[in-house]
Amino acid sequence: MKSAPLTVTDIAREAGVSRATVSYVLNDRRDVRVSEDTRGRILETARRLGYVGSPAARALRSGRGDVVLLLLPDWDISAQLELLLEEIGRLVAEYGLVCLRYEGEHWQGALHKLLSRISSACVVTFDPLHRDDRQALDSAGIPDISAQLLDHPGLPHTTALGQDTIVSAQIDHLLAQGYTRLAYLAVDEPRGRPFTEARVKAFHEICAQRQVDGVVSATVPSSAEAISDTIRDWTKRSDEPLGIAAWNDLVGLAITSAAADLDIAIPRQLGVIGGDNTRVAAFARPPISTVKFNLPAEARCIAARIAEVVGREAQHDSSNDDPTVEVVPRLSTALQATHGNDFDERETG
Amino acid sequence: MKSAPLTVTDIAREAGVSRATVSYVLNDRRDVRVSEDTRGRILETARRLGYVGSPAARALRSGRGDVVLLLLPDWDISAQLELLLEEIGRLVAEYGLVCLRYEGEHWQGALHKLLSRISSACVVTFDPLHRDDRQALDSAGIPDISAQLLDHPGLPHTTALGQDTIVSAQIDHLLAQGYTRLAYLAVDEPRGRPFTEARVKAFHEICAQRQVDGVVSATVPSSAEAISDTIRDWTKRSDEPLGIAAWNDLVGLAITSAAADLDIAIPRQLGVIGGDNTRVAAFARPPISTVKFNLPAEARCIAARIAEVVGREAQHDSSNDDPTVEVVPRLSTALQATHGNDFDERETG
DNA sequence: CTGAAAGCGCTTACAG
DNA sequence: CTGAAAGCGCTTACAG
Repeated sequence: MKSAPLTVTDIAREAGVSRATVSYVLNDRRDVRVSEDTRGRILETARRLGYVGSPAARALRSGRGDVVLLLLPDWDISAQLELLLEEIGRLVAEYGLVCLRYEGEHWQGALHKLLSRISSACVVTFDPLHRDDRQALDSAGIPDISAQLLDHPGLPHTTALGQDTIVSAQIDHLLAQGYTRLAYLAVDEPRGRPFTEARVKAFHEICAQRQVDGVVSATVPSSAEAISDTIRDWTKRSDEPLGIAAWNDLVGLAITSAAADLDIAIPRQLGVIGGDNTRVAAFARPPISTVKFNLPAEARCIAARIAEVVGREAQHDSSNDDPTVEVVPRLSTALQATHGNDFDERETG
Repeated sequence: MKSAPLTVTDIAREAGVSRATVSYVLNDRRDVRVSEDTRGRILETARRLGYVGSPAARALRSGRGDVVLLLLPDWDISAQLELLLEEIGRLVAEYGLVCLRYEGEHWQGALHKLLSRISSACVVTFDPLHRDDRQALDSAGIPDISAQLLDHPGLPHTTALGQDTIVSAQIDHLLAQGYTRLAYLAVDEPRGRPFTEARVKAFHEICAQRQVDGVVSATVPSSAEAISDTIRDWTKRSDEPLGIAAWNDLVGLAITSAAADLDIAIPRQLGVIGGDNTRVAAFARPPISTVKFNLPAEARCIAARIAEVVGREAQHDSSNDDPTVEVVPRLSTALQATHGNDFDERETG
């Protein structure tokens, strides 16, 4: 037998109090005095009966939902971004909010459809907003916070972690290891294009600053063949060791595979550094150097802005003074190393 | 100047009709007759003013939300599962529903917190439900559909794709290629444990059915070292070629890396097949054979059950007659091949 | 075909 | 400290 869901009225009746009191207790409204005795009885009753409040009624009355809607970008979520999202979820849970992700069908330009289906406290975006979507948010009165890890023309990135930061870590590592010729290799995936473009651009700018000569870059189809062709082309130009910064660890893997096929020695003739600290880099042979981000700091920063926007006091220090990017050195760039002992090839955690 | 969000009343006034009519048109209620003229005027007005309906009011009144809440499992989402989820999202969008994902904080045992924060039409689970969570769903009157790709003791998998299906595809491929000794290698990740256990179990059962001798399996820490040790141990036992079914492509990569270090020839002495058709397998050297799933068929099946549960007519044929698992053969298992020509090493799409 | 009215389950000022 | 009452913005029977 299926009965209608319980309401505050049921709990109030069962506990022998008014609906208002039930609401105060269930929302932990500490500014309203309720005797410990009554409070306990209400909580016990709600638990015993299995009360689940109506989010719709709550949102309608209070004028705001409890969902933080993460509008995931069209580009592939790296393992690193995944960690960022999980951490944000953990932090905002302390404000009684729940993070939900929307992914898949490109919502761009049709955000109003989403907003009319789910009552959100705020929305987090990772890409610049379409004009219509901006308007939809304004009409619905839903605040948005933008977590752009990518510098768009005219739009500064809004978190501390820019594409240039990642690229410069790669470059500086390769230079420090003794590679004098540098290259950047990205793969052409429609979803990741804005990112790859930003990184290639940053690569050339930073190399210019560092006064590196013979700098090349390429954006090729995501196939082993195309990557192999590029490596062959780059390495036959000179005998000096070439250091390649790869778009991500997967491209790094493809580069080491191509080098093996072409009999190019890593790290002596070719150095490779990947981009997102996945286990692919650790499991490849040779193990591939990569870049690790400091996401907890980023997450705190974003969570603090969510708290601000929904009118809560941030509970964590959101000052962001830790280094945001760190190189994980491995054999693939150990040009000067004696014999690998300097490099920790094991992963912790 | 910030104005309050528009309501149906505003649209009704502006379009010169009643609120009821606005509601009928906006919900595309074809069972209620509204003149084309009026319909057009209302739609135009809503669009022009940028009306975004209140999901809370809608849900409260209609008694049901429009969100399909995907409760993602604690194990890592493979690239394949990602495709499944995207396809489900696409399909249910046709019923006016929107798929949202909850991930991160283990919600197990505290589902009532989620349910009291977001008004859902239904919930999709990938793991067996905790007792308290089952009760929370019942109390809230929210239907759930279970998409268990894993056979739990006493709980049959609810989609056509079982762990045993994947493992038997791996085994049959290795046997067909001429490997007579077989092994299964899984890594011990807390989040994936139920899956690895199910696969190891299936591996032994299916090998017994196929009357394969000298079958071994291991579940080792997820480190290059542990995997390498295991490979060394297994290969020194006999000279007959050993075929290894790997838990996933990443483990496949680690196995090929270990073989390179140990001077074990692939595919002659050692054959390797991965598990989830990622690009890691395509980019490794040698390229690694892997297994591909037929997710669109699974997605249709799940979407049809969602439609049923929320009282909509399924729009797509959900009969599931396509093969659900397919091996992608590559060099890593080409024991009998002359020279690679038989194997397509390029990825399409 | 259109409109007036009820009511979904909460939260929150306000009066005791 | 507690209770009666208003009202959030919709949808939907029902009466015209």
